[in-house]
Amino acid sequence: MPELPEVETVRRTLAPAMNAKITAVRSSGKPLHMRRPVPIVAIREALVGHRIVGLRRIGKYLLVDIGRDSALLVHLGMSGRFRLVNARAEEAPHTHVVLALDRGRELRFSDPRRFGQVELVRRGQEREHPALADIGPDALEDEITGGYLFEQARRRKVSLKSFLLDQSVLAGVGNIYASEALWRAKLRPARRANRLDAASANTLAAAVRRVLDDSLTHGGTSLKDFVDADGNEGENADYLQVYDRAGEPCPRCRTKIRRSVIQGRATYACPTCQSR
DNA sequence: ATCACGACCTGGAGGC
DNA sequence: TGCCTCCAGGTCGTGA
Repeated sequence: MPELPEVETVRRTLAPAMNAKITAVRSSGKPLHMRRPVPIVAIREALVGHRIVGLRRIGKYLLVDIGRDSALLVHLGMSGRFRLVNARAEEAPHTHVVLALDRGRELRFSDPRRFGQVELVRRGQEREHPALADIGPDALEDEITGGYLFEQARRRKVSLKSFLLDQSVLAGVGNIYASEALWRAKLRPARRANRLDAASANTLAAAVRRVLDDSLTHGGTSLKDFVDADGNEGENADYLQVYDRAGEPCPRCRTKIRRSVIQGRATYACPTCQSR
């Protein structure tokens, strides 16, 4: 579900929760275990009575700044949802963590597959958390230039597809947008990163930015689970050029899009015009 | 150090 | 209808 555009869309749609006071914290009951245990007692002790003072994103992670020195670290995994709702709204299945807010609202985290993550970090020291320690520059930041990608790619033997998925190289690209960016740049997903030339690196940097910007404009991609904090789906699935479109004609050259598997992940590409 | 692969989970889709 | 297999937006630990 959630790559940079989806997480950023959630972040933006959470804006009405700014300055809200946390009045209670509750969980589904049994000891919570997602990718890591959720320290619900510590979360409650640190957050109740304090206000939401910031909403940040680091790669695919959300940080909800609360009170003077805490932040809630949230990752949506594959199927996670983070929603701002009326407290009287019916609770979705697999709702694991609920922050009750003032004015009758609640922030609810639900995640059927439990690949997500909810933890407490100390504000200012969030980078010490192992999940954030190795996250590279954000994929939408200006420092993601052709020169930067070229320099990073030079030292790696992995495929370009895997290279783009490496969050320590650039943060925010996931499986959908890796395929989309490589299509836009006319690059073969299986090509070794260290074979990338400087001109192609420029093209790739521009393609990554364009693909993510476009998706953000459309509110993200909802293939299955993704909704924003208000429960609305994103429209970007309608604009995907190759992802999940095996057998359909390439929008550029009409060759049939082919699905392959690279490092265990579905990869979509045009065998004709992605030849470099 | 780098890389490929399987594990972690639930639920939906499709085949028979 | 039911049961089976496969697949899914991510990340991490293991072993080569």
